[in-house]
Amino acid sequence: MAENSPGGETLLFLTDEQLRRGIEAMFFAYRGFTSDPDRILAERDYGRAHHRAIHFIHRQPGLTVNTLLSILGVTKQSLNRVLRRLIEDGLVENRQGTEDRRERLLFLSVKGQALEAELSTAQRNRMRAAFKAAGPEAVSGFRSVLEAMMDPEMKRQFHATREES
Amino acid sequence: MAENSPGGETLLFLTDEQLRRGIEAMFFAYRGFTSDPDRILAERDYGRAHHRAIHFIHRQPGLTVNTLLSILGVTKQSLNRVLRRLIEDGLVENRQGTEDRRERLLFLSVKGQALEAELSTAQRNRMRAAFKAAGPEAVSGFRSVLEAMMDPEMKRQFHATREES
DNA sequence: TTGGAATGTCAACAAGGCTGACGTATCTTG
DNA sequence: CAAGATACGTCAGCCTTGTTGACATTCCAA
Repeated sequence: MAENSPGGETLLFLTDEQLRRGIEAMFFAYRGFTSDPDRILAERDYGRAHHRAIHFIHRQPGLTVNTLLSILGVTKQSLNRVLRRLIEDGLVENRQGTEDRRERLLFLSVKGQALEAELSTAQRNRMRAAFKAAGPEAVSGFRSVLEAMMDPEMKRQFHATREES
Repeated sequence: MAENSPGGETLLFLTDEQLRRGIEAMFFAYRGFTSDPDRILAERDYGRAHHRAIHFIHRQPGLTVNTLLSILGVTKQSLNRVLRRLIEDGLVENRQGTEDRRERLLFLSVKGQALEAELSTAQRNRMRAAFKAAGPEAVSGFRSVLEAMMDPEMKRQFHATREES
């Protein structure tokens, strides 16, 4: 069969139908991806917004509100509502910056770390199962495609993790 | 190097850090995945909910409200609000079922097809670019992992497309 | 000292989820 | 045929999480 089209050897994969399958795969997989944390969060009357905040505070303890804002891509009013609740509930701590004392540096409390661990364990378990089922080469491909799908700004966020803080 | 751990040759990839990277890749990539349609939808004051309905009506013309409900995983009240608007705006048509006249069969109008084409073209363009950048093997891996990440019920939906109707 | 940056907060609004309740048309079954 | 089940629509009310706009405070830096 014609493996190739004029122009490259990879074009066979790019029929509209193949692309539609990819689109739907993203849709259905994302549902699975969020379902375990969603259940845990619902028990405590939290939502995905709380999860996202907790996740990125865990990833980069001591980040500022502004940094978190730009990672999450929401308005400060929206984030503030979520953050206020997490602080009230004692999951997140709020220390004044030492260099710039206008900044509030965000940390997870022990209690916050416990919830983070519970959430990420559930999510990692699913990810681990998927990775195992698909195999190491698939995992590499999975990451390449996802990264290529990000906006440049998101790609920057994706790579700027430990080393930037 | 130790490619393998006792038990299998794929365990090297499954450190918590690798899994966390996978989780964040999903998060950031999904943002990219939805951003182009979101822009188009915003111009017309529609949201993602409208997009999802349009997408699946396009995929399976003549599906019933109940079928769409179970694909989307929302309540009928929630879907109805979205669907009512699409019907009012003349994007979706509503025909009484012939076998079972209680059922309402959903179709895209010409106008609806036009919006669907615009949305899916934008989304396919991004998907195509990501697929091209990552290469055919990566695409295959991408799909394997995503499929393994779905809930069984979602996997069923993912596979039941043309042949079931 | 003054402008701008970082943050918090109030108000108001919208989309899009949810539950519960109810009505109607239609099919199915005893 | 009567009764119950099913498919659908709709009203009402609630919640989360996003948005804009406005304004105050604190603090850094020129």
